[in-house]
Amino acid sequence: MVLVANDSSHWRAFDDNEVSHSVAHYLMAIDSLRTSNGYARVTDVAGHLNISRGAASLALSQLKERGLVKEDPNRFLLLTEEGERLARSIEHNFVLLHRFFEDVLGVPAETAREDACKMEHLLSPESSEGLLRFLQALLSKDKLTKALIAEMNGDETICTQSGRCPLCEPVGECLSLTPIDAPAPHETRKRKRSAV
Amino acid sequence: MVLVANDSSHWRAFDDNEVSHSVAHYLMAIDSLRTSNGYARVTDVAGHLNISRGAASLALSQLKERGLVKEDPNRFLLLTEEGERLARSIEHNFVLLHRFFEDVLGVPAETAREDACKMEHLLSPESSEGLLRFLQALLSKDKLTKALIAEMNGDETICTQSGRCPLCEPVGECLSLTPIDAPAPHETRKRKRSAV
DNA sequence: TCCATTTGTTAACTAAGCATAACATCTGTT
DNA sequence: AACAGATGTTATGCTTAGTTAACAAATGGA
Repeated sequence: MVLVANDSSHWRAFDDNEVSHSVAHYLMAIDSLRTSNGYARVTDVAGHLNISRGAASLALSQLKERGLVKEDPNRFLLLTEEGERLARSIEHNFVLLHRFFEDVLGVPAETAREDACKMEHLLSPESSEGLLRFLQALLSKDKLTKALIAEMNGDETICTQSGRCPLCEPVGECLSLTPIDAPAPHETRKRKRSAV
Repeated sequence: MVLVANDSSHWRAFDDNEVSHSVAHYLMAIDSLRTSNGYARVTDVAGHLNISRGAASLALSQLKERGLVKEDPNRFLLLTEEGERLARSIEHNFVLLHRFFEDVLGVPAETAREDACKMEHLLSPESSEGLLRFLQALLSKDKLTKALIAEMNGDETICTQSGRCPLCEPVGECLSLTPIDAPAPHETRKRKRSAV
């Protein structure tokens, strides 16, 4: 499998994302608490995320320094404009992913929710935009959608052992085969090494 | 936005994933190096991932303890059966996600690669299976696919300000609006607090 | 065989993110 | 006004995952 992008050193882009998974949830917690309760305090955020007040206090201080969170005159927590923008964008991505997994892929609701929760903060604006347009196009064509999803959930495997289908061919191997197929005996270059 | 699942404490499932992002790449590095070079050593993995030999050495020791990596009689690195299974599954997910983003959503290749790289290890088996079937069904219907993707890339916005489309209605708000819409004035409960 | 280089390991440090627990400071009731 | 309880902060420690730098050991050429 050569197409897979292991060969770069860009894999660490994962870490220098604009917001980490936990930051995403701090922001959404404030948004959610203010919507449901009208206000958000450190304790509320901690309770909402099921973490200690100490952890919440420290994290929220950093978010204030980063300019994503501030306090109102009564010292309740608020999102800044930037924080608000981020929170909304992540919530937006969550909805898109969740609906894609559940409604289109037919994944069980709880699993769809978990997957969406894990990926919501990682989706690029381009993919988010694409997914929105895709879902709109797909869901606006009722018959077409149903035909497609029915076919998908049918029993016929489109790609047989022959490995000839539009999905597999560009990859060079059949993606329908379970990921654990042949162990591929590699050539071992001889090199002297004592056993420890 | 009430449907968003902030209200649980399950959000930390992100951390106790079977494999972390970095573990995923250690496994794939070994797989990739053995395929291209025939062998993999600590130094090779470090070079491949662009990290220090020290970091690679420590991480690989832990992976040996976890039973995902072992050594051959000449002390070259190998994946165990379990490590192989995980690596293949992650590579599999990468291909599916990458093709979905690039070919279906029309996201630029490099962005599609980055997004797939960030999410490959987070996709549940259910979503992975669903995505496979979906791509197969979609790509097996050429005309249908083209119509759909053309529509998606067209200029018409399906959901107007009225907020009536099959995508937005169950959510209760229009997903086409930019995530930064109205700041939604929350009611602030009065509570005495001195200003510091 | 000797020795320089490469390779692998280990120690000490950083940073993010959590936990506990002690302490400080509000809040509101009596 | 005083005190109990709720709330916020700070100190210490853990884990993961990286860094440098020092050291140990294996490799292979002269």
